[in-house]
Amino acid sequence: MTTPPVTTIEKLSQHVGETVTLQGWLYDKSSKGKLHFAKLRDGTGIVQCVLFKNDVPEKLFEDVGHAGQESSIVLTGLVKAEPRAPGGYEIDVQSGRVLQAVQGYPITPKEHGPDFLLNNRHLWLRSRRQWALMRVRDAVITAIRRFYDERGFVCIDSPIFTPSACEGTSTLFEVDYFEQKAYLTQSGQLYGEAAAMAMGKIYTFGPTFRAEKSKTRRHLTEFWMLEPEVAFASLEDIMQLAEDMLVFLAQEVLRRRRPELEALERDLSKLERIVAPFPRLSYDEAAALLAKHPESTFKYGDDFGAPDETIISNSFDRPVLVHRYPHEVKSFYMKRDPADPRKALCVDVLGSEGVGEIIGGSQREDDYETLKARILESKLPLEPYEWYLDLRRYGSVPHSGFGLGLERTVAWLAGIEHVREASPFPRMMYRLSP
RNA sequence: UCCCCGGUAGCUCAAUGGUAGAGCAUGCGGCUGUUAACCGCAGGGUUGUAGGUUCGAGCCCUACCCGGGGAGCCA
Repeated sequence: MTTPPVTTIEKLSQHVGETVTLQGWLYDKSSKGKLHFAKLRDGTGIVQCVLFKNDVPEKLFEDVGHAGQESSIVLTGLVKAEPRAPGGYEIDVQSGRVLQAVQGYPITPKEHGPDFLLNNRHLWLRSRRQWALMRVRDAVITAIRRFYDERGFVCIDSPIFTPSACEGTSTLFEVDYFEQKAYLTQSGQLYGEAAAMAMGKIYTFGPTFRAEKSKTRRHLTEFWMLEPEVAFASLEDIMQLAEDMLVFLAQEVLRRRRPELEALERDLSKLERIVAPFPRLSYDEAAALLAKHPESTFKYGDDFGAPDETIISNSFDRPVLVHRYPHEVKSFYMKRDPADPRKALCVDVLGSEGVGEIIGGSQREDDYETLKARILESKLPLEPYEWYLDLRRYGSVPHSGFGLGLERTVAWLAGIEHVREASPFPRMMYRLSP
């Protein structure tokens, strides 16, 4: 007797009429006397398996009857197209084995609160919604790498241990580095600039850390950031790059993760609307928009607060690029606008549907004397930035780049409320485990 | 750091200052078409912690602990 081939649930449509073996976990079960309906999940999908008492070995029938949610199971049976079954396919089980019968799995089909679910994040990932989200996240990561690879960018990793602040603004996590102080990176940008001078077009993609005590649905203390940096690029060039990338990400997610988006009950029409061109507003234009809005408390000259960003992004049906902020509210390394020296050549991209800022970028100051003066004006020590100043001493060129927050982008594309669900094991102010 | 909300069974929640409850989950039994809750039975509690007020506190007061949402800051 030959063993029926092992396959996965996502490939069942290719096996209708054949006998196959599936390996997975019991997702849900409902028993009707001499009949068990066992929903099996295997990481690629969920399928209903039917066990008739008279058609399977007695031990298997009893074992499945005593198996609770998340019991590990191997089942062999006939693949049938079955309109009565959720998903359209069904397994008519002939044989199989319960590897481990589980009782008392903590996460039930009932509602749960965020504290409980996050304490059980290692198990929560098995839930349908989290499974769908992680697959959307994966598609976004893959699409990012493909986008840059196809455009000739080189992936250069920036260090996670850094000797000092990159921007000097946010709070950093301090670590003991062989009895020296070191910090976890909050941005790979300065290293990205060095790499761009070596390779032309580069991107860094890795974890970043912010020790700010933020407790909002938009913040994590550890998140993944993509940072392209392009030699000879102007602000307009990277605004175009950001727009092209976001359009591509939306299309890739729609193309590769449609069932997952449907499981998340995502309004697909909102994703289909993410096409070029995106609205582009100068800071002054955005300020004028806020001035006309009755609920805004915005004062000209300030940075936009979270409620301001929501008003701006809700005024459009796709991401908005806001550029040329007053330089006082932005970082020292941003180049000033020659057309208006009060402004910095920078851009923020606000995701649609009020998810806040998903991209922040700028053209970098490329003049040695100007940059040095800016560092000193910002009351930063010069010594740690000497290597960065070298980039302006030896073959300085105009260059630009931006940073994209992965979890915020996934939350935006997937249409979820909180960035914590966009991270497999989110790190927040009050949450370090599991 | 600041503002608001919460903490009662494994989970989600009830309970005028007067005997702590339900649903789900779990266990056992029944049912050949179930689709988040089929029918029956059963077990399950130091009401976040420490004080205080009261004849009597899950409920009122104080402090602390732990969460959640938001501000600031950012992606």
